[in-house]
Amino acid sequence: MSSEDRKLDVLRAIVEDFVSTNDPVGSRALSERHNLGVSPATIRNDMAALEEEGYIAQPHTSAGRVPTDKGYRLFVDRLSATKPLSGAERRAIQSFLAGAGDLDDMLRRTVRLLAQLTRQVAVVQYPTLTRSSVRHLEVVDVGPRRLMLVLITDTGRVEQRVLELPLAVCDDDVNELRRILNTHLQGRRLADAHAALIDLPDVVTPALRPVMTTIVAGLVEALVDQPEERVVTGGTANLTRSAMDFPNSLHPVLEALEEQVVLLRLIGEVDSSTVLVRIGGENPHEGLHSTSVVSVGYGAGDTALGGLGVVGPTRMDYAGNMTAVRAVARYVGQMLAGS
Amino acid sequence: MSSEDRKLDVLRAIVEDFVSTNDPVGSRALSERHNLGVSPATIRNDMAALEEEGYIAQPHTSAGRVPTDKGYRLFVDRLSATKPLSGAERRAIQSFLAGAGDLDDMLRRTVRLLAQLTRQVAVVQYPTLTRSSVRHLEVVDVGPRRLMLVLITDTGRVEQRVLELPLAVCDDDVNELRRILNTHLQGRRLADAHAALIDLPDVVTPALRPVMTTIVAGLVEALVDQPEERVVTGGTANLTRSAMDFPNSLHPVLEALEEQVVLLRLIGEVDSSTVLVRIGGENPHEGLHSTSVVSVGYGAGDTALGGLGVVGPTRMDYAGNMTAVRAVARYVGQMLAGS
DNA sequence: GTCTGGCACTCATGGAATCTGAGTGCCAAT
DNA sequence: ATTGGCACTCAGATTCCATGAGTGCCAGAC
Repeated sequence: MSSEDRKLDVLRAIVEDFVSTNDPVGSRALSERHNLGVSPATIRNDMAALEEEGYIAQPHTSAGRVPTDKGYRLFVDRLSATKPLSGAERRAIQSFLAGAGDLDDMLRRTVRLLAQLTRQVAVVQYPTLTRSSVRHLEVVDVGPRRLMLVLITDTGRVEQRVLELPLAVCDDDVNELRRILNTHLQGRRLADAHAALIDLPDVVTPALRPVMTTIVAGLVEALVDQPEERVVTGGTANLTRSAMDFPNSLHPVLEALEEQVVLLRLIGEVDSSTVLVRIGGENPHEGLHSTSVVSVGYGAGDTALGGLGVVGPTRMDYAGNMTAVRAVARYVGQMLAGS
Repeated sequence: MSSEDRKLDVLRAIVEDFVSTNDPVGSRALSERHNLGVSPATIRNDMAALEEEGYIAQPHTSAGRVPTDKGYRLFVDRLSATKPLSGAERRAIQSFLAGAGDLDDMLRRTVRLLAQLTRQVAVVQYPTLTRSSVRHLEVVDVGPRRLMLVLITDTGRVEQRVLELPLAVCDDDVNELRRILNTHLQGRRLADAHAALIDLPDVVTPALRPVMTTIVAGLVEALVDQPEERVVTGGTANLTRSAMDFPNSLHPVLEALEEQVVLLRLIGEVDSSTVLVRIGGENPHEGLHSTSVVSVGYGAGDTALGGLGVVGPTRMDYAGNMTAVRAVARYVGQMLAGS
């Protein structure tokens, strides 16, 4: 084993010890708990080098070392072994998700499960509209010159939108609108719906044209221009467990977790194959600079329908969280495919 | 002014000072900041009496007094003046809620608004199903022997449920089912739906009878037996502002706030006329024993459709929060009535 | 060249001792 | 019933000190 390799072993040991004890780790403790085969003095030299290179740091002169963001990054990229799920965890996942009814229910369960498995804050995104397709589009008359459109996607999402109409419509009109919308949109992917939508005003009777134009405008806005993304979070209480890891109090973290936009940027930009880890300062949002985010896309097949992940202190069990997140995502994908 | 009256004045002053400064308040400070017209020594006598009666307490021997739950209770019941909304607040409410689209959007805005106005955690319940009526019931074929029922209520709520059918149905069947369900249920209050539902299997053709039976069973379960209640929360980050008020850390509070069931018991059992205040130990849930909850029902007219409120430390601005909660509930009621 | 034991140095942490002042309760006087 | 005076209490801040974990560096061993 070259001395370079041992340096990395030392870094790995530091990360593991620090994650589990939350105490800065010194050379002596290191040589005792891991059999690296060298004396503390040698470890000290390695540590000096690691510090020089920016992988670890000392809170103060007479303290042990603590991994830096950069250190965690190296750990995650090259040092952490993938941790297999325990049988209990595997069973927990299945029994948790098996009983799910509709999509809402399933995602609620998912977020709970993920929070429980990782003991972190869990975040789950609803299947994104743009990559879903139309299963049914319902038109309901709701009061004078108002229609409610209810979109049901193949992933089970149900989205509503109320439109103000330029003129009143009767029941027959509503039925006609529903029929036309469904014939032209059913099965279509929402990303491609635009093309189909713009032609619709022309296929209805002239009397209905203004109404259809309004509907099309509403749909285009809701589905294409600014498709509504949804996220659910859970397990916020887990943050207090690691309160000591957030020097500036939980405030900025909790604030960030309330912003849908922030959450979407965290877990929405992932593909379904690889787990993405963002460590400390790598996070786009200021308030999350003392947290790490582990996320992955889920989906039935190759394209990611949405993302899910966990948010916790940088001092987290990366290996464990990565496998948990990956496993849950796979199950969610299966559930969606099977429905 | 009788000495009894003055004692209450002293209590009021203690509560007000403690709420605004978070320091135990002593006799000297009291006589300086409020002109009670008596000397500190006299105030001390009153304080001794108040403590004797359990309205205030001393954190330790040489400290000032702090209101007890019982003290806050008396304050809320008899001493707090109703605080009028400021113009800015009034405007904030209107502009916040005016732009709301559908129900989801409106309640999201409401919770945000309430959290912002009170700087506490806000909780808003969706209009309860049992007191809403059916606007439309949609039946959608979703894969082999599965139907999705989508209920739209007069309050704008959209609820879905997927049912497994005993046998396959064709499009015509689905249309027929939809027609029958709507003719019999539209406009009906969900609380009364049971009676109408049980007759339905008899009015369809024998072939469809088993399917209709399944649907009816599903609807009864979903709407009558265990009608799904929903709540939204917001402003959790506000808890950190008053972290010092929660000696046992925020953990139990955050946990309680994640439990829908707990939240429902907090804000769901209210009528729409009077604001309900639960102080400290009065709360049903253990984890909320160091918090107070201010809640009220909202509704279009006399019956409460749901509840909303705020959760914060017992050391809160009761008067302000009560008016804010009341005002927001009134606006929400108006919005619902006007849609 | 690499590793190791030895040693002086640093400094956070925790405990003991001390000081200060806010606040109280009680009492005698008004 | 109210008030001023006074002795008493005690949390919190301040200081001082001892402890020990941990480091960096160096000279010698492998």
